[in-house]
Amino acid sequence: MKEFFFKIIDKKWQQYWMDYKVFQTGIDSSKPKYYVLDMFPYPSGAGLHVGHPLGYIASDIMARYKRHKGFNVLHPMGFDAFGLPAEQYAIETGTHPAESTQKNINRYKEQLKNIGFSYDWDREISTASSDFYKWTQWLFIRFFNSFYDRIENRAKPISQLIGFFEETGNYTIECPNEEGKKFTSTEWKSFDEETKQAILMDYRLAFSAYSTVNWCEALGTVLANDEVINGLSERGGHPVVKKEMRQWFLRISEYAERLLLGLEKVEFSDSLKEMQRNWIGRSEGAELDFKLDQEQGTIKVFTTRPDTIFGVSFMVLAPEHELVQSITTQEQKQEVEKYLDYVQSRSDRERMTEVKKITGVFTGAFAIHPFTKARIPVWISEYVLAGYGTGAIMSVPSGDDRDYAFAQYFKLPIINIFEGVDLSEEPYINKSFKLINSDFLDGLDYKNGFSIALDKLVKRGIGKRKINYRMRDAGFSRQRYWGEPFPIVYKNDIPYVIDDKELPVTLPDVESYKPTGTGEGPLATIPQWVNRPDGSRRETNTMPGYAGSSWYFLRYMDAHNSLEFAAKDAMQYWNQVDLYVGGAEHAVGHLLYSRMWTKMIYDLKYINFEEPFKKLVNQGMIQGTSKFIYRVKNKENTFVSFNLKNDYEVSPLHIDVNCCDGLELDLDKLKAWRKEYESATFILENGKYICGTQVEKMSKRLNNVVNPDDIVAQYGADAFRLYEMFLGPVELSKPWDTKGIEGVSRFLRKLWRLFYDDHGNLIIHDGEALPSELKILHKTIKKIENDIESLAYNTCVSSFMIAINELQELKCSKREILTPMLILLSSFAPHITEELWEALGNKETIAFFPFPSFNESYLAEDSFKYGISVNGKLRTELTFALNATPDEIQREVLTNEMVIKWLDGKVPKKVIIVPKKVVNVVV
RNA sequence: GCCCGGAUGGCGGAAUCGGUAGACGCGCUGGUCUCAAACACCAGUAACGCAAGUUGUGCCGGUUCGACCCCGGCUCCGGGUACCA
Repeated sequence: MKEFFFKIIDKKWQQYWMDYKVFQTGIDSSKPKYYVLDMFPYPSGAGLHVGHPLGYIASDIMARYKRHKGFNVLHPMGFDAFGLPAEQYAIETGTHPAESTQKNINRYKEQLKNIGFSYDWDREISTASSDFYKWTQWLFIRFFNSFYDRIENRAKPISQLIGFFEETGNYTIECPNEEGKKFTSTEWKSFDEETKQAILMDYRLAFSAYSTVNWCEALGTVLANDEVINGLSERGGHPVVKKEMRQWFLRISEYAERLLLGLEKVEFSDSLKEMQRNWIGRSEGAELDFKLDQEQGTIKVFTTRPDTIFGVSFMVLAPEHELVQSITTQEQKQEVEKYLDYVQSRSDRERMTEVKKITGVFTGAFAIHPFTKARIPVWISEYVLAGYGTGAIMSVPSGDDRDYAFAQYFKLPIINIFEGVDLSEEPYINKSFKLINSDFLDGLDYKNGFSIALDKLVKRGIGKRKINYRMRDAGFSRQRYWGEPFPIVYKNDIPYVIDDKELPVTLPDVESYKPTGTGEGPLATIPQWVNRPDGSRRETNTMPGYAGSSWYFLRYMDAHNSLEFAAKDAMQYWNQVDLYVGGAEHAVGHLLYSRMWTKMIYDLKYINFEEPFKKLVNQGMIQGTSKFIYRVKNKENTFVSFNLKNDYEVSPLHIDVNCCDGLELDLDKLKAWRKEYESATFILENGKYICGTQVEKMSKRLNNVVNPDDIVAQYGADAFRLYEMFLGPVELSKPWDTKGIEGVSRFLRKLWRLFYDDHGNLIIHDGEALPSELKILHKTIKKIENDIESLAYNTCVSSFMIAINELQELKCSKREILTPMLILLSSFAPHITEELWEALGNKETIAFFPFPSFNESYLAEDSFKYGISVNGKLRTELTFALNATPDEIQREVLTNEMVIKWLDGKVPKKVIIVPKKVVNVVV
């Protein structure tokens, strides 16, 4: 007796795959490779809910499908194990983050294994294990020892730069730090170690610099921007000040252009590419010098509109601009000081929320217009940001919203430079115009005005073309415990990387995970770790969360290599990730950083590809369907069913969705869930309590979390997999509804009944397949092949259902049909297909059998049916031979009695034969 | 404000090239089997209408013999982002 009992089948095959290491992968140059990757999870304490595996199922289907197609498939899984929640948990409970993290990883793995993924678990990695982070540190050392050559446009070893300095100095080499000193080779050789290292730091790809952070004295820690509210700490409400501290950075700004161009070569969604483009924020314009009229120097401004140069009527500096102190006149001193105090007192949040508020002050200084020689007043305002461009702007109130508002508020002149434009109400921001009042630019349009103005400025030596990027260098240090320690030591306060032989720098145990109060991380509290025998001191910051995830996809290729981060031949073979599946929330974080790391590693010639991910798919979220019961007001503990609630005054309450069967409330489950309902009164409709519903984010707080373990236990892993895919396109967000899984569950039982009768006897036989049966098979092969590569898995599942329904109708239990059908289906529902595969007498696992090929001849009919429409309205059908030519069809249509009758004796103007199903007759 | 998506039955969603809109599933209605339930099966299910039929893919207009699909103008929803010069 054999019946479909998924609990046994699931376990049996998951065990089989593990025991025989079915999905273990190695380099096999006889096969084409395919690399399918999931964004590895951060193992949180809450475990997985049904939303998490969506992407994993999608990628697993592709992995299994590609194996059928003869590819050597790399499909690994691992854990992004460093992170704040584990550290927070450690502060609260004293549990070592390594311990809680390992516990969570074990739980995640168990949940993942229940779903039957075809991962090569031998390649599992964890970013928090020293085997892994040794190489994160090793890569950091490479970046520290590299600089960006702007001529060749790639990173190179810093030793080459030093060689260059020794030979010729740095007059011909651009430095990322524009204020950097210029020196000759002789001067270079005369510098002391400290000066040399300071200069090199301006070039390194991984570098340290002083930068402002949010410092909270009372809490003794640095806070992230979102931990600061109205200038006070989110926790405790203590004052937060800006403080200069030494931080590590990655020089991602050097890669801005290549990160932008690289987007052309990868398959990411438009919206994701757009997000990255916006983040990089390239703007093309000019940097111009404005001389101050009292010989106090020049103000550099960045503008994207050199064409509006004659509209400049004032200039504005950021309050933090270095010239502010020196150019302020005696008369304005007090005003300016007052304003700077005011700005100091304003938090980022206030500045952000009160964007419309216009503030500013006149410095008393004037700049000289490069062409008209007019004296232009120089103002200070917080609407000009120190961090963007040069921290100073030329204001053209006629062509810019903010400049216009500022000019109106402070009664500054507005010069109209656009022909026929009325500026009394608003500025003219449009770029279609003819310039006036613009001397040599008069009559020009935007494009010509831009280039002619710029040419002239360049010729006069007071301007240059400049491309400006919004993206800042990436902060790379955190004052935290649970992260990778830096391979850095300080000698005489100068940072040096340690020798490779000393790697890994392992994370020591600490007494307390709390912040230290000095602005340093918890590592600073262990003197025996910080202070080294040679007198040097270790860096006590740790790397940020994105360090390990920026390169983990390379480690999978050779996960246990103890000599290299991954062997060259492995990286050569596996190459780019062919398909990367994960959430869009990483658009400007992980997905940008990992692209940058790949480019750096490429530049240093360890790999031969520049983009890590060839194709990226962002899976949508699975939302929860919250369920409500309705408490009757002024009546104790009484709840009324959904359709009767209008008769009462009620307030809705979230209840656990797992207490419901569809919309119907299971009172016993509800009472078991919360004791307070045991004594409650329920007003029923038709003997049932019906709940209200609402689609919301899936979250514990809303009691709408569904655990995949429960679904798998109730319906089996295959039904769960099929249902997640059936819900809709992978990329879309859609609500979870447990009830709907019945459909796919029914489908699996139907499939089973094609193999076994009610008594458990195998009814498969070797009878020759009929054309109608072959047609069903080949229609399905065609459809699946078409849809699977584009990840249209929802329509694939539909096709399977249609096929199995049709085969059931024909009572087709023929081996010839069902064998290929199983292979088609095995990527989606691997457990049941393995079981049935074995029932067919096969000894080996189904995973590597070739995908059945599609035979067009089985789809052919002996005739075509054409719909006949008159003036676009469909009237009837005519049947034609398969090989009928358009001429024959036309003749047939025109001589057909019915058609003539419709046309009321009128001769058709034209007959349009569309190569599909409709013939159109036009009167 | 700006940028990017999207809008199709009660619900999730199909329609691959501009050619019979609503596949497939859920839900719902009626029925068969059953002492009953579960399972399974059958029929129906866009709206209006007894029917013939008419209207229907957010709204208005256009192109076309023919538009969910292409073009122009809106509305609403989702996401991203912001004194970025």
